[in-house]
Amino acid sequence: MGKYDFQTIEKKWQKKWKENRTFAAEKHSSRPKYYVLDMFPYPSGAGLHVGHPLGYIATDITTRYKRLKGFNVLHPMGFDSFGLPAEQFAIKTGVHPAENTRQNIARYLEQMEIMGFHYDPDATLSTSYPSYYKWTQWIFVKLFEHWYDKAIESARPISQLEDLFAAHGNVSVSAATSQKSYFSADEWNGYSPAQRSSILMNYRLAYLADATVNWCPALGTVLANEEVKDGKSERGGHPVERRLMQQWMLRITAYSDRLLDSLRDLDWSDSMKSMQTHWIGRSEGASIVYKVDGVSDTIEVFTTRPDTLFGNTFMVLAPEHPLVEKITTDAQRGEVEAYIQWAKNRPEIDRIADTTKTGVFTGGHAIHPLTGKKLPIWIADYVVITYGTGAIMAVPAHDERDYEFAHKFGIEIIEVIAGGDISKEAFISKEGTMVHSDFLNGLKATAAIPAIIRRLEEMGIGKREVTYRQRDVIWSRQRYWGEPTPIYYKDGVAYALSEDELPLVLPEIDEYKPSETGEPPLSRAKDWKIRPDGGILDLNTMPGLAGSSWYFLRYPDAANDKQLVNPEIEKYWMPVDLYVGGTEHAVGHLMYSRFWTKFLHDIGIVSVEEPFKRLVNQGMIQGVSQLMYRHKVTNEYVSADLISDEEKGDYSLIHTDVNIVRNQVMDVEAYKKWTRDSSAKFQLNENGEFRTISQVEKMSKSLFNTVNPDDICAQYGADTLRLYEMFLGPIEIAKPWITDGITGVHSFLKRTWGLFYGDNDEWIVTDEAPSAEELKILHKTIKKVEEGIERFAFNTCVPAFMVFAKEIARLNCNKRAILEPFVQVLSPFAPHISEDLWEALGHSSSILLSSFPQWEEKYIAEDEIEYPVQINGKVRVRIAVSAEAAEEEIRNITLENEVVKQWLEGKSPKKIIVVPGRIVNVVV
RNA sequence: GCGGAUGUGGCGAAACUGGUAGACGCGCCAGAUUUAGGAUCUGGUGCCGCAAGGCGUGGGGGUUCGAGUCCCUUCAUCCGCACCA
Repeated sequence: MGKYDFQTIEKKWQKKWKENRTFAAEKHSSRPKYYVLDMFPYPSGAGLHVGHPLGYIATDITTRYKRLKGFNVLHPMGFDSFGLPAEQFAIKTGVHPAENTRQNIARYLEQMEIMGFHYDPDATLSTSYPSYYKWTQWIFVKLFEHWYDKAIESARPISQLEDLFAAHGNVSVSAATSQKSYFSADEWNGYSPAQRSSILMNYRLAYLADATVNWCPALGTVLANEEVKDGKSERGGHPVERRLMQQWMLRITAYSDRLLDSLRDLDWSDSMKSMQTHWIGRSEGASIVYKVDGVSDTIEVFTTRPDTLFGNTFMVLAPEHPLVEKITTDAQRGEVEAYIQWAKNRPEIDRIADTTKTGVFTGGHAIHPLTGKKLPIWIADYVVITYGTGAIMAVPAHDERDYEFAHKFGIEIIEVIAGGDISKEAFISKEGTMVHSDFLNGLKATAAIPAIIRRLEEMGIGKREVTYRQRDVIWSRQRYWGEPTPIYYKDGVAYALSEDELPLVLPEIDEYKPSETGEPPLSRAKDWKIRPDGGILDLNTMPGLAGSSWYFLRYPDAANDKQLVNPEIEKYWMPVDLYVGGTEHAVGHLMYSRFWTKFLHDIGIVSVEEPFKRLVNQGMIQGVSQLMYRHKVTNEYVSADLISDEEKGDYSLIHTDVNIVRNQVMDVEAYKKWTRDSSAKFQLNENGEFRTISQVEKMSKSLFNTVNPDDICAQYGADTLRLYEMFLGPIEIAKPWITDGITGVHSFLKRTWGLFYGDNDEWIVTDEAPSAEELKILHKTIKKVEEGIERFAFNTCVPAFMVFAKEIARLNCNKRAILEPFVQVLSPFAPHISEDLWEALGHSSSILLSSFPQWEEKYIAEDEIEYPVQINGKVRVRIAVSAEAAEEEIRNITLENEVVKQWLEGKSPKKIIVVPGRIVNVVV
């Protein structure tokens, strides 16, 4: 067989694609557009491993396929290049994060090119480039300069709000706001600039507020909830504590309803939609105001079950609730303070793991709004300050948590919905009739809810209320390597930088750590932080989420220095038609991207409400680690098969490099060379082998289980790697990387080469006319591949290619009419070999300028025979027989199948479709 | 606890709208070639059985002429959220 020299072929075509700018999209065109996007990577120092390209291969295939189908395709790539690792690397080594980032990006691009990924050369960006983050800052300024009007469900300029205040005060303004008190127009007009500024802060979509934050002392910064996992920082695993700090926040909660509503029409997976729905956590109920015995303050609670109000026997406040101090009696003060202290220092992990109820009585009482009864006020950490109002009306009879609490502390339990047995457990169902509930008695619980809300509203002590689990997001980080916040302060008032002052470029500083006094790193830039007008710049930077929340808007017009994006171009390209990336961004990146898109839509920058029409989540490719047993005392390594279960305790498991292990046998000499430790002792088994054990875990450099795509490409070629990754299984499924099967797809490519070049490396393609059988094979293949790509099931395409190659080889077919369309169909998957064969077939331009062949039904099912069958007017019968024996078979089937028999005897059948090799198909 | 998903050979997996279950690849078996190893080629390979035949898509039930696919129920695994009032 001729030689398939993938090394030469792949280099040749990669160079050509680059030189010819093959993947540049037309910015604007009369052709239909298709926008394909990968979640852009953070360029880490470790480079890409075989897990990363999975999604990139899928989008590259889609890009090439859609181009063959005649679309103007945009497929860009950029880098999410602000972030903690580069900064920590800088702290350790002194290398500027920008320099480190530049090197890593270059390495990523090189690796991508080797795998045959080529992106639009004009549509590229990095979030840490000033030309890009100018617009990230610009959006922040816009958020600062807008408020959210709930009456028209849209963002509006702050200047309009000031006009409203000057004319009417704030009572009639329906805004998403943290402003609690009301003022008249006269009052507003009398306020000082600083007073007005602090009121407006409560309305801005980007605002300053005291927030309980996740403070990570080790990193010296605040983290978003999404960046905290089980009470530790996601990056680095450092402990995180709660602290009250003044921070920039984004009022994403203004958009909660819209974020929820428009989720419905998106082509996303159910689990992704459900995660987002859950994250927003909308729940409907009522808010009720309670008077407190002896003090003028009131307690406001939120409940989803106002119907159970008559069963309310005590109140619970979160330990952090501001009223706790005021209502605590002297007798209880010591106990309350001790509890608060304990709850505060209790690690987050314990609080999550241990759900037994704890709490103490404050000594204070609230007044039941309907019965006037005195209700004891407790504090307990099962009530959290961050949800609702941080206070609840406890109804032990009909809430599991309140039930457990009341039981433990001996508090009265009153049944108000009949149907359960409250001596045993709380009855939480709404299927029941109201009892002991005054005017609600006899009603169904579901009917009692609107009834009691109406009563509370009449009395002016409660109203219908919707609460969300979602909270506003903290947008300040006390870091260096991020976008500086484009804000300055003068006389206690925060001002945004004007557009021509952007970008506010990161200053050079000599050390990247926070200052000795605990101020952010930017405080070290002494000249930078003081403006000519005496204003002082904000010293916080934005979180990593900032740059990634809008990058998809920038690609289509990435070089524009006048606008975020040209409106014409934006209108043509948005939304993204296909977005591919991992599930880890389910609630972070995707939520904020949707939020920013909606905001930019409100202010007229973006034409769409939703940025990502279709989302596909690729599963993570895991590594198969190899581990050795090392004796805890002697430090000798022992072959795994020599160790019994009882002995395992005497050994520790040590990771070794997967690249020196084959079939669970490690090359001991290679290990010594790798570790530069020739003195390591090994005990081999009787065959002279050293055996390891394997374990599936995350693919990571530190576990020595990474497989480098460059190595695979050097050994088998990029086309083989691409086909193999697609062949492994559905993109969405997580699976371990096993290189073993790769020879299968590699020999397919060799066989394909052989169809053109024969055994002696001589061109053997002929112009003979194809046979019916050959055409059938070809068209079946085209159909299968096309359907596979459309369904994003690339794993079903690869076998279709293999079957084609096998069957065509069996027929000794080397006819151009069959092979040429096949090369076109194969090209999205294995572009290098396809381009080369395309050229050898005599075409002077790239295969990407050709078209995707059309499959035709007549070739696929040409000997399908239809027999008219009349069956109750709506039944079709499909029978498995050869064309010749059709009538015979129908008779046989008739005998076997009662229903068919009746139909054939009773009425004349309407239609029977006979497909050779297929079975009876009856559709009723 | 709540929400989402997934269960098919020794393994990765096909079977899109109900219609010959296990395509394709790995592995394994046999043969050919090779000095050997590797590579390559041909044939076989769901399970039980010498065979005829029987059994098979986590378990149990149901709908249907027909169920991996639809419905109910149960178990197991994975992911997400988690005292959310």
